[in-house]
Amino acid sequence: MSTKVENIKNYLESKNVKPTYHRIMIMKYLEDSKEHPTAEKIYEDVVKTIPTISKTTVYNTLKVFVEEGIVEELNIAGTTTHYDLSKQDHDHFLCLECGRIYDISPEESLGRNCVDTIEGNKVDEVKCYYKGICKECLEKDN
Amino acid sequence: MSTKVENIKNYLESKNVKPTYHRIMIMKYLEDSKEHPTAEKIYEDVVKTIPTISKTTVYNTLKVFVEEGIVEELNIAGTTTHYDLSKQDHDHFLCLECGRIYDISPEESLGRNCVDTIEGNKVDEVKCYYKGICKECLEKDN
DNA sequence: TTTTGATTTGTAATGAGTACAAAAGTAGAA
DNA sequence: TTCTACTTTTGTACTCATTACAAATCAAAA
Ligand SMILES: [Mn+2]
Ligand SMILES: [Mn+2]
Ligand SMILES: [Zn+2]
Ligand SMILES: [Zn+2]
Repeated sequence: MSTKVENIKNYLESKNVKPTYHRIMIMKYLEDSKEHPTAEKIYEDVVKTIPTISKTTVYNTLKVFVEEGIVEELNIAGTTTHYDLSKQDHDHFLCLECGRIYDISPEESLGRNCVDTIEGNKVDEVKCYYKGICKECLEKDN
Repeated sequence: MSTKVENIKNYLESKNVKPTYHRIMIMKYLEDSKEHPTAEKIYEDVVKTIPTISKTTVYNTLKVFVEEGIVEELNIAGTTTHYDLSKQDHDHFLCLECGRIYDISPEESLGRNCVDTIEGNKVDEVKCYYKGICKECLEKDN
């Protein structure tokens, strides 16, 4: 509710991003989303609330969010980029059957054994992606 | 040399891939390549040896290789897929300055703490990607 | 040689993402 | 308020990696 929008506003400001209506709505969408939506999916859903929004604005906004460390890009699927709020660091699992992307809890995440240097190279980010068949699909298949 | 081509031939046959001239040449290119080339790069170089080869054949061949587990796709760069022979499992490091992709030795690779199940999901593959500034660029920058 | 199936080729199409310039919005100065 | 400068948003055109598809070529067996 209104409190939430207020929170998002403050959060964006704290990250040096001017909290426009579009940006707030996209941020809100990401916070409510349990999934890891693509730009296309974000557009499809947000356009229901803001019928005049353009796809370019979605891309622009995501770009700003990524630059400010608010959002992180997932390239687990190969074809399309998925987006995730940069909260606690965690790995991701892609189900090759249903296509869903699951969060791996930080405790189980390999990427958490994060190094800042590997073989002489300075590491700024680590991404660990798992692929296979998810729990739900395994059960359904039996 | 000829021994090598003979080896590749046998290897492809052992993987149930008919060892055509094109496939052998692409395989040879991958074996000689220290880098992690894109389909485009492979085409550019292989077309020097086989002037009539088409880009589609490169894509087709890589697809077959991936299906048979001969080659692995790297989606570390976001935009383009890079290809790597599936030898010993290892992680990769992308330098954000020079764009090169480095191998991480298997011993240092996080992905080798490989699990076959994570949080109830069946894991078929794990990919760990590091991004940052490579050793060479770090030295050059000083 | 004929037949059959696999491979290769060229071209057209797809689809995610970007470039760019015009339009609209915002906020402060005068 | 009006003017001005700057930022954001929009629509459209474009790029570029990859795929679809059908025709041509090749290979190997009968
Ligand atoms: Mn996540
Ligand atoms: Mn490698
Ligand atoms: Zn699933
Ligand atoms: Zn470098």
